[in-house]
Amino acid sequence: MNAVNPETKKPRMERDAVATRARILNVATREFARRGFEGATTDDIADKAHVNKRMIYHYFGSKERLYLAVLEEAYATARHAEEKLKLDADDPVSALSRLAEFTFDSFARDRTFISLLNTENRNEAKVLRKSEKIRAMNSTVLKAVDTILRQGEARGVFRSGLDAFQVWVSMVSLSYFYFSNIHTLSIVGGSRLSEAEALAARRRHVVDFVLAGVRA
Amino acid sequence: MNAVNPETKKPRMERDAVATRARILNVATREFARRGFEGATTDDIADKAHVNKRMIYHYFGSKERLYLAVLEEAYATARHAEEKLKLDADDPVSALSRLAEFTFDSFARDRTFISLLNTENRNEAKVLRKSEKIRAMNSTVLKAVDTILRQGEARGVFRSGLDAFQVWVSMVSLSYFYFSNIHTLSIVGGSRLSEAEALAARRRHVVDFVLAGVRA
DNA sequence: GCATTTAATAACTATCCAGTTACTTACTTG
DNA sequence: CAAGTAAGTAACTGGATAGTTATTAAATGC
Repeated sequence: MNAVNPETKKPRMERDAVATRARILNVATREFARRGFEGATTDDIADKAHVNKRMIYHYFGSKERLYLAVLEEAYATARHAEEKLKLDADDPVSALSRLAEFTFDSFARDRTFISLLNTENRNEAKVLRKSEKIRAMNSTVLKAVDTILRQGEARGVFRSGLDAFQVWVSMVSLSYFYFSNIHTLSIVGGSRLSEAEALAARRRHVVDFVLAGVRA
Repeated sequence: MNAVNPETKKPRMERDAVATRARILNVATREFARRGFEGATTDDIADKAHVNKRMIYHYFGSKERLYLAVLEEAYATARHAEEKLKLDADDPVSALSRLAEFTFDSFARDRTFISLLNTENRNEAKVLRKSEKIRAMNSTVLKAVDTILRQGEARGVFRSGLDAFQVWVSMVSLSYFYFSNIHTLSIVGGSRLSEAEALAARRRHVVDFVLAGVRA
């Protein structure tokens, strides 16, 4: 028989707005990435965040606005990582290969951003389009690629006339597609592409292919 | 007051098993591609196919088995198109660029397959893995790429040691990623990537980049 | 130290949705 | 042509799911 415990009658109220909001956002990020917008449920998010479901509506207003907050945070995180990256200003070949490696490693470390982008594209980017925050975060990476390409062109190591947007899309796609489609590609390739050996082989190929694609 | 019309009392029963099944499958393909497995609903599919919902269960058994049938048909269609493609057996450069063009054009024409693959990957390919039919459809394209690479290598136009799987993944990724992420990329790029001009520019770049990536 | 605001809870509602039951009507075949 | 089977319908069920109502309790501020 338990002694009457007044703390269990009306149990813990943490009353920590910052922590509760953050816990919801973290769990929601994982759930939206795993199950997509339709697949994720507010009941599940509330349970896994150890929070009363009403709190989702208290802090975010609706499922869609919670999803928007998740997207905005994911974008901010990705941009922040990009900005921390220091590229060799004097060697376009090393700068471009470093950027390709960085892209591959970012996706290899965490596929959350890929999953969210795929969900958003299936939904025709209707939510992302609305976000002033994300539209304001204009990427510095496109300018960096342009600088690298012009420098390489001037030095005669890259071919001329390359478009920064096209090259950037190509560089990203070589890593993105591998991780985005890793399950179906593993079936076609007949082996587990998430194993260390396969990852290393793909990483080498991506860097190689990007450099070969732009060289003079 | 309407005259009593016996035809409208118990309305038309078409009783065409083949047509009804096909209508369900077509609508389901569209709905699963647009909304994903969770997003699509059997009620909606039934309505849009002008079919009683019970017929979905009559012909396919469950939502998941309907989805599997959709996947299997999409794979079969893709494989069939691949097999019809005739590549120049004597010119590896033209064969590879033709294959890159074909890949781009297939995705440009219809993004259904891309959407289904993305849905399936978000779901860890759990349904696709089960399909004996799809596992049996082993692709001829990997062998074709290998043949092209070895021929180009022997003639000194491609560099040596290239892996067919890696090159194939790269070639597909350059087109796939563009179409899969066309909505979010349009925001980054600041223009509508589905416009004819943008499509033509990407197509040129893809072919260019693939050839540059493998040349000696 | 009292009034207001903010954080938190439990229980509820209306709707949706996968799958089913019970039935009818047309086609096929012995 | 009668019996059995295949194709079709309407109405229902149980469980999930986004969002709400009503209420309580801790923090804040005057």
